[in-house]
Amino acid sequence: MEDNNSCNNDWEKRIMAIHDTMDVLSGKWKISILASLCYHGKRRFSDLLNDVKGISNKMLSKELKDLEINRLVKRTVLDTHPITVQYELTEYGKTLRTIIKHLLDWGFEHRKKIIGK
Amino acid sequence: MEDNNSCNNDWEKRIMAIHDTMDVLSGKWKISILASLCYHGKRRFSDLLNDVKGISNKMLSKELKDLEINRLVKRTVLDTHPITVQYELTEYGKTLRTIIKHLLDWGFEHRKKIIGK
DNA sequence: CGGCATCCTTCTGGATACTG
DNA sequence: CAGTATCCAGAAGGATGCCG
Repeated sequence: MEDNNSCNNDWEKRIMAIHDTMDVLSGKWKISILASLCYHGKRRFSDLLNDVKGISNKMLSKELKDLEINRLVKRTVLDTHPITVQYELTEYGKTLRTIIKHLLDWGFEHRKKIIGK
Repeated sequence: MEDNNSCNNDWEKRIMAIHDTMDVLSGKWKISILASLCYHGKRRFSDLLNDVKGISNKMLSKELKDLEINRLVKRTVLDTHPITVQYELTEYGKTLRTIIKHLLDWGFEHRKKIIGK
């Protein structure tokens, strides 16, 4: 047991890191929203409502708020008439692009494997 | 609208891919379980119960079953006394290692940013 | 040891209607 | 347009006990 301490500590840190990440990204829609902002750049509320198929305005609103709190997404109210609101990734949010890309790529391969089988 | 068709189709495929991935990986514990198997290799049920802090045996059982159905995890019953069961990543499951590593790395940086601030 | 069954509580999230 | 408010069903998930 003694000789495993460094190893166990290592795992402790890892599981904590995973947990931290999932705290921010968990939720049925967050990744999809981020993927849309990643792909489209600036995006309005109603655009996102279309991008992320199946999401309700309530959930979109809530998830965007979560993402904003975690500084992954920036919200800008435009002085148009009627009002429009623009969402985009923050610089910090953009650090998730690699992850999103990998999730995307894996999804492509997974679909090939499942459907193409 | 016409000139955007290829672009829209592209997005359709992307959002579908993301959705496919999240279908398999969503759930409060799946990533943590996979991370443990990724880090430790072969792992028994009770080991995982310790690795993934906070998980109940019921949820661990359920999540492992999901992962097994999706061919990400292999379950082996060992003929010991009393019985022990060993879980490990399948070859397919190992294709998720890159994603897990990135989630882990991001978690480290995120914690630095949040705590170290 | 590795689960499954049961009960019960909390959270998620959909539908609808309403507001500035 | 971009939300909020309310209501409600179902899923997630914890605690406990039982079983081979």
